[in-house]
Amino acid sequence: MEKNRHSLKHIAKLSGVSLSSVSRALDPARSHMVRPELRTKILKFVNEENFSVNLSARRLRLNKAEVITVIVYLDSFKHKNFSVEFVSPSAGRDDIQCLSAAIKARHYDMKLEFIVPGQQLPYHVFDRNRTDGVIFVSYYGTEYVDCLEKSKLPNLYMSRYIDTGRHDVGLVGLNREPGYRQAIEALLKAGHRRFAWFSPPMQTSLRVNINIINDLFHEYGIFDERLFLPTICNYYDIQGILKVRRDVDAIFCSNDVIADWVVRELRRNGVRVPGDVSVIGYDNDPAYHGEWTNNVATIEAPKSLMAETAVEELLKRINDENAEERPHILLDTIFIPGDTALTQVKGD
Amino acid sequence: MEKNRHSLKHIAKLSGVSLSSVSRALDPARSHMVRPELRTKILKFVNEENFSVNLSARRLRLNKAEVITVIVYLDSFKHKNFSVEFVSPSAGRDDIQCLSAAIKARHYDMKLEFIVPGQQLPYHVFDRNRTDGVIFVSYYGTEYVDCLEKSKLPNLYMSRYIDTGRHDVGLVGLNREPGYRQAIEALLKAGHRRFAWFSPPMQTSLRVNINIINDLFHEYGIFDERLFLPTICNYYDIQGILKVRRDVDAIFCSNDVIADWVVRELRRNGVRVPGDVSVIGYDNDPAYHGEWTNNVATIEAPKSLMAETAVEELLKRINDENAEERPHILLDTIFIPGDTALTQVKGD
DNA sequence: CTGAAAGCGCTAACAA
DNA sequence: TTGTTAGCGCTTTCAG
Repeated sequence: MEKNRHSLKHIAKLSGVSLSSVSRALDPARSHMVRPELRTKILKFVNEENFSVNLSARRLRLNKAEVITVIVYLDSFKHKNFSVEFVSPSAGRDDIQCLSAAIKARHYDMKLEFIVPGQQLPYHVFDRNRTDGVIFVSYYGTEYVDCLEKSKLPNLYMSRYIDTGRHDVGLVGLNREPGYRQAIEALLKAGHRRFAWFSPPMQTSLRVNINIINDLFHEYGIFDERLFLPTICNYYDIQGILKVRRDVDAIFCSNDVIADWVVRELRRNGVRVPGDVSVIGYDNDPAYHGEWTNNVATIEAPKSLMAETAVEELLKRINDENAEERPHILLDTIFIPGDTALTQVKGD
Repeated sequence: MEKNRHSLKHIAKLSGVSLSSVSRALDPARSHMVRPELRTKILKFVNEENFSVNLSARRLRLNKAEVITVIVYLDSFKHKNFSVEFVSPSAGRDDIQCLSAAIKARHYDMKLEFIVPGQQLPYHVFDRNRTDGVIFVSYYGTEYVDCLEKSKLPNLYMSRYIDTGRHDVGLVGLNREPGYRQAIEALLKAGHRRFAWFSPPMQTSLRVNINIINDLFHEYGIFDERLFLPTICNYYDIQGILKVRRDVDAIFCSNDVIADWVVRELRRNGVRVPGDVSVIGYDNDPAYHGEWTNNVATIEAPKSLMAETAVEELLKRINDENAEERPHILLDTIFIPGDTALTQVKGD
């Protein structure tokens, strides 16, 4: 009795139809093949019995794992030039959460693998039998590309920081300029004149943001060498610099964590934010937005959209042999003024 | 041709044996049933062909999902009394990584679900068809317990902070006293006399640590009301307090992040750590240990062991109807002196 | 539009 | 110790 409770056969018996009708009724792609009234009746029993198809059976039959492997690079946080207080606690989980949601929405399972610096992934991770595709997150290495080519396993790199110029891999990345351009124009319009850049010394992942800001500052004629500071290694550097440099009215920071520190330090020094100085971060990090936060101005990286796009692109390649091998998709960033950037003309 | 490449049948044909022999040879639990020479021969082809069993088929046959669902509570980080700089970037991923490893070691898949504050998990998460058991991580709510009981889905709560007195749920937790006791005794022996406690105002998850320290400080006669400070809400509080209170020689902090801030601030003030003051954190957080870190003294919570224990206990219940319903396992913490606690008698 | 039936790859019961 | 075989639940083909 218990045995048959959860099978198409059982539902079929209850509804007085054949099991293939139940199968059809349950698959959105084939449900049109079944008479609406019949479908309604079947669904009634499906809900009553709390039935859902046996995934193992389905996957065996379809010869598909319905699994997307997400490979996350676990940065150690520990750097010579970058203190850990500049790493957001969201860092490790934001992308995973977005990908998890996107993958679930497509009825796939997410299989997580972690790349730890200096450690190799076992070969079986890329077994075609066990996964249909791979998404690398925040990883820039290519040591697995050969292996992926060999087993023809669709794959994709997704990252907020990856170099947009890379064409050696499939890529879902960010076009960071639009957000920065919007921000600069809004700030200029509101009367800002002395623009600063705060970031840790260049790492691969920051280089691009620094270059973009550098170019844009020059383009808009607001570059000032004394205010361009890719030298902020920790909170104490912020403390020190803000004590000395008071000739600033807009500070771009390489992420929201740093921006938040800057805001707090300025306010402790009696400087009004955004009244006297506007502070702009990067990432739209949930830890610094919403209640109990300073709600820093930021350049939004559309994380959910990135995850959805990555999954969608991967599925294209999974389901269609002829899909483009190496998609190269860049999503635009957007300026979000938050509560720490003045975008109205001062004095209005 | 390609079709049969990855099946027992194919390996069987290559090795000149029946497919059941291959099946047996590959299952550690049954491999003794096959002649060693035969097994060797079979394994040769298995490796050559890079074969691994089709999990869908296996799971269908065994009527098992071979999935453990890990439900992670996503704290929002944002509190009135607890600034985000006191949250480690390891927080969101440490447990997941340990559980992932433990689950993989048992040849199960990990399915991740996130509990977002104020949002309910869909019912199908607990479908017996799709998962064999559930581990809640850092979650204390019980709204799913009924649902789990109803579907007889084995489940367990695992957390470094959960109240050890809870017997309403299966539990893998921590016995935090041993580590603290070791630390206090070591520090006393090394000549420390003025002990302080730094933590944010009580949250559920901190209450236990505060109570333990409170009790132990009293037991050892080292409690000093002026130094017992569950009032540290952010870095600036640390800055302020360390400027005023210089009559301290050992500071216990509620986690390694706070301890690290204290160490840095003390050293900036010219106080030697551990020469003048010892600082002890909690968690053995990887972000504060090893190269490029202060390697703070800490009370180690054995995370890997916790994950392994949780998975093992859950599997006991999955595989044995008669296994204890609600295990109550507490693992001991251990004091790790690191580089910020003096455990040698001063002057030695 | 509906039903019957084949067969995906595997494990386990049974036979040899 | 090894081989044969039933059948897990599903999707899809084919026949009606």
